[in-house]
Amino acid sequence: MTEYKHRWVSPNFITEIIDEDLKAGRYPKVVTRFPPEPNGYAHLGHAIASYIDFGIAKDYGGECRLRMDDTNPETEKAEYAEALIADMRWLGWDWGPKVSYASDYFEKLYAMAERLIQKGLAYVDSVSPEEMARLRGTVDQPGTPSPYRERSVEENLELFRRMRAGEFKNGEHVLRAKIDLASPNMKLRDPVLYRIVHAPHYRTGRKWCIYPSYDFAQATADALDGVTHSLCSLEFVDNRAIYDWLMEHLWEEIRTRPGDPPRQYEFGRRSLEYTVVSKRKLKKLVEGGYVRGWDDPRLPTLAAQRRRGVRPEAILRFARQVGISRTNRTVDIALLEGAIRDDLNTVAPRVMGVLRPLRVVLTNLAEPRTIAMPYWPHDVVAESPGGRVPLPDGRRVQPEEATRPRVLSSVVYIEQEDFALTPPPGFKRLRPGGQVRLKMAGVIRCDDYSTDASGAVCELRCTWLGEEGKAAGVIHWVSEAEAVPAEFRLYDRLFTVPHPEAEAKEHEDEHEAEEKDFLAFLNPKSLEVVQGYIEKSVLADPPQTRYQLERLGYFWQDPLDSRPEALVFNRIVTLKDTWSKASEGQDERQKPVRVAAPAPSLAPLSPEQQARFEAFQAQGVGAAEALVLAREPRLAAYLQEAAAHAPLAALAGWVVNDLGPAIRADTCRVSPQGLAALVRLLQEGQINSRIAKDVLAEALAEGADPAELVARKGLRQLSDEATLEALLERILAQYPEKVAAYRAGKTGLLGFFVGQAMRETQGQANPQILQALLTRKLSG
RNA sequence: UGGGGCAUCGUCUAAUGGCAGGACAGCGGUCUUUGGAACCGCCGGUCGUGGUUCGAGUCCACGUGCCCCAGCCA
Repeated sequence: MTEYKHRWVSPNFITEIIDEDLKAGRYPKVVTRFPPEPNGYAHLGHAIASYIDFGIAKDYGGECRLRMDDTNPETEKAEYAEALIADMRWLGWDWGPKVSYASDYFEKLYAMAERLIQKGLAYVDSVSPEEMARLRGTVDQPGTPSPYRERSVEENLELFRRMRAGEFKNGEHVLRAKIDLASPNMKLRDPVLYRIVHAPHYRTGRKWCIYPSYDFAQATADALDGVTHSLCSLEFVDNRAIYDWLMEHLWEEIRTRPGDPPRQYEFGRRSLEYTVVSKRKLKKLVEGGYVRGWDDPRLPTLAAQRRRGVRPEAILRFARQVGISRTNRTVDIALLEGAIRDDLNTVAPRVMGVLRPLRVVLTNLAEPRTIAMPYWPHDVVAESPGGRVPLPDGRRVQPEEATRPRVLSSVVYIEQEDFALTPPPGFKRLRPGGQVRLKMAGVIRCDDYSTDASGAVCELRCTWLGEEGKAAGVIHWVSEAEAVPAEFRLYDRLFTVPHPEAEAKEHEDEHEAEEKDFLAFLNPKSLEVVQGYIEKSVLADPPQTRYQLERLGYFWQDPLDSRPEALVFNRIVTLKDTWSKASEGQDERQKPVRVAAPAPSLAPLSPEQQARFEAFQAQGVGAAEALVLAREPRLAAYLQEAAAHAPLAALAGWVVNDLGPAIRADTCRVSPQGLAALVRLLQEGQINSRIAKDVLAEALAEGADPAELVARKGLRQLSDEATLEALLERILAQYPEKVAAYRAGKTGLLGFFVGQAMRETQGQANPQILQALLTRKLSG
């Protein structure tokens, strides 16, 4: 009985941790936060990150704060903060009564910095930036202490206060955490906590001339916001050590809620094919005039997507499908497009427009005909809740009332590509002498056509056959009597290649001189503007109505440029088009060619290692284990000790495979004697290897004696055939369809049956016997 | 190069050591007054090599590949 529970974010490595935390009572409730820096506009990457932060909070009935991470006055602006907030609101997130700002906490943060100084955990450094970089060392060279590292608490305090008072220029001093200059983690080499920046802040003005660094502000603001689970992207993994260090020293002073300090967890970033999101590149596109502004519908900014006509529901749907993992990924653009179509399919009324008009004269149509044309196709009507269906103005009516009048007059426009002089095979539209159906308006036959000076077809003369005629295809149309001219902006992917940045990098390496960058892969056809017609009914609708122009795609009026007397429509997304794909070449996705991996090259063994290797093998240890043991004296020593109480060959695998990591890390809490006792039980057949494995893992975690655990839990291998047979009978009877599938050839199910039996016996059944019994029963 | 992170269909994502599943894309079909939608089917994957185990995507070892860290950016 798996009850379906709606979740915003499907279970993942973070929710697993949250489940555990909640079970252990570490936090009263889940609080997350979404902390954008107001130095640019939100894009799809922000949307996905915010989805994780807000979605997880919703799933746990918790809260998610929206916090402006505004600690760098030189790059941040109120305009960005406002836009970010508007975008988050647009997505529908709820962050409670107020937005949180790191800058609101500056006073408290400053106090915390002083506390650190008082504890001797932070100092004012006064070397130049270049000198500091030099002293930090490199990835393989430890850093060296600055001459100012051992200043007294008093001196540090005084200097820091003078920093705040504005007595120094930019760069003269910084406040640093005193952690570890030799740490292999570069982030721990005395990270900067505060720096001097004489620049007005968009919120605090000139009140401050020192500003906290990311690491310091993030951790302390999380604590002040009552955050429990601080989620961020993977590049901050190394920074977690600073976060934990700060919590260790500051939590008790800064806490605003009961429970454990917050912890940071990282997830992989998501990028999108055929686009770029880095601020620098976006800026280059906008300022270089390659797009028409930050909200150019080809951009991945939320402002752009909104202007394009994408609904927040579609973005959310997309984010949900993209999911979360601990790997950076580039998502197939089809996923976004699919989410947009899915969202719009049931909400966009169908109307008709013609992008590239071809004039058609219906030679025999004496009188215009009026048609009540439905806004919705049969399937949307059928699935509509309550049997009612919306009008463009939002009113819900009976399906037969959801229509608007259309007129068919003697001159109509059809799409140029719906007529072909020499049609390709499979063409279901109009051709000379052929017939096609005008949707809801009868069949026409093409009797004649004229061409212009260039030889292009410019007019068709057709006979209207009404319902008498037959036609394979149905096309859309707009008649002259009801046609309103409109501009259509047809957007396509901004780049010609799915990974413009990676491509640019590759080319860079090949011919450095050319300095190719991502701009070289701009799609020249990413925007096509055409002048066509749309049926006049749209003039009566709310201007923000999203339509499906039948057979063309989803459109809406450009919110900035469209006016009733000069309509401008943006194409939000095309319809799926299996026809053009079939007739053109499809974009071939190549399977990556897997290069045969080179044979593993092992470091050669020293003579001593070689000797040990051979000695272990001689005692019956397998080659793979012997190799590990030969190289790692600690494991070998452990094994030797255990071998005093049980056969060495039987112990080797356990030492290497199960205890190896713990022994190496020096956290092994199972004694060699303890292991030996367990292995003896196994050898005597008292327990099976499954029990041994489970018990050993538990003993390792709890520091217990494994054999004692076996006794305490009363674990024993179950080898009695009659009992096991009865058990299997029951299981097989329970899954008749699986039995049938097995007999039909799905032999992988053997494992399933064994697994069921093992589960029912808490791992105590003898799997070898089970397997033998099963094979016999199932073949019979 | 020291440290850290990661690796499952073309793409994204699942699988207490026990049926490698779903979604998108693609292909084929049914249906359709949208070459749309819906429905059905097909195609297709555990980075490599060894090992442990009755059984490995999962555990162990050794490789390979990609990403992050040497800002007073975040």
